[in-house]
Amino acid sequence: MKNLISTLNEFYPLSKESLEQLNSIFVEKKYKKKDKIASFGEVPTNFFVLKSGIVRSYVTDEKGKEFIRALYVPLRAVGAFSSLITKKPTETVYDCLTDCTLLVGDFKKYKQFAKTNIELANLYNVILERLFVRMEKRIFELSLLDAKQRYLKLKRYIPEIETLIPQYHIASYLNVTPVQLSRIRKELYK
Amino acid sequence: MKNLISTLNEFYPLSKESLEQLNSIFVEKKYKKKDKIASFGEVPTNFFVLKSGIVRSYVTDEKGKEFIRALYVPLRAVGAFSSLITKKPTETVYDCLTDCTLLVGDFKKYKQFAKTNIELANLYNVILERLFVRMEKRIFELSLLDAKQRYLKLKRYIPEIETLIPQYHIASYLNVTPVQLSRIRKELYK
DNA sequence: TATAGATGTTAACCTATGTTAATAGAATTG
DNA sequence: CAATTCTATTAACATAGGTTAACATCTATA
Repeated sequence: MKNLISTLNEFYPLSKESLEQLNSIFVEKKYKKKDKIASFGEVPTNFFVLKSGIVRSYVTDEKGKEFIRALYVPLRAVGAFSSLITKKPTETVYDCLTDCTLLVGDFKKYKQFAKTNIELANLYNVILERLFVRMEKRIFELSLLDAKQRYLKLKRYIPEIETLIPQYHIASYLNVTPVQLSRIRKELYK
Repeated sequence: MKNLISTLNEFYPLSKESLEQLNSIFVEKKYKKKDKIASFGEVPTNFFVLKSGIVRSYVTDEKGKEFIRALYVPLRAVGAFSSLITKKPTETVYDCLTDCTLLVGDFKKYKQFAKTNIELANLYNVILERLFVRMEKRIFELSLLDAKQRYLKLKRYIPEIETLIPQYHIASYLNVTPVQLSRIRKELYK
């Protein structure tokens, strides 16, 4: 329990009762590298809090090429929120880039509790707010910065990134080809 | 009152009491083309619901060049939410591209009510959820589509857009120069 | 209505990034 | 440890989109 409590209190302090309700919908679970936590075309039912490891989200084009849209580090809320919200099948896949430990939450039960438990409604607000702020930053990044600046920004955000995941995943997150990332690195470190 | 009620019930049905609380924090207000509803560097205190007209948000680079990041049409929630949430000065400016009517809401009072009124907490959830879904779509758009496809998508979203705002604003929203948009249009309509 | 400013188009040229393919070293597995 | 597969680099070439500038309309207002 300790772990769940300390993890979630990072977001929003909760009463005992709320924590008990959370307990009833969250389960801690270990995943292996490459395990999917949300698959293409499914209507997801869970959301997650990442305890350790790195998770990515990506979409796939007609030719099967993958585009990583987000990288998640510990304590971030993870999940196909757009699909949880709209109840439509997700086009975004979420999987583990390393072995991971996640808190798995039942979204429907959560929303059920949030209807009457205002602490949980407000915790959900806080999570959505954080996701929102992060997303807005990502939009600025993608539209205002060139690939070199996006690369430097990612390295500031996760300095160990290059030891954690292969370069072609980083390139995909930056929205460039591995070839272009290689050029950028050459230019930077020459 | 009718107007406020019908506008907000588009989002989430509310009890009389909640509507009264909302009434106490919302004011309907008319704005002229070019009026700002959130200015660079200020910590905003209001959020808005657009009743009529078109609002844009934009950021400015070191050289003073403007980048439109979002366009808002009637019934959308508008505001510098990232700054409202983080309480940090906004780098995004919001202004009216046409004469507009907006519901102006006091964010702090709203949050105050939402602490104890679960309907308002849940309405805020719904607003954040919608903003989130819209934002995620925008990220896919900016990173997966080329300028021509983004242009076609915008025209599907707001078919009258070309009669409402000048082409260079459209180009800015699409993240290309007016020159490039002109090329795209030539190519499409030849 | 004459003039200045705002808007859109086009051309010429430049740059960032994509595509493909060859190569080589690193990592994984039989 | 040999063979295979993965990953990163590099080169050659192609393309989308940026920059600048000239020009043509259009619009507003003095």
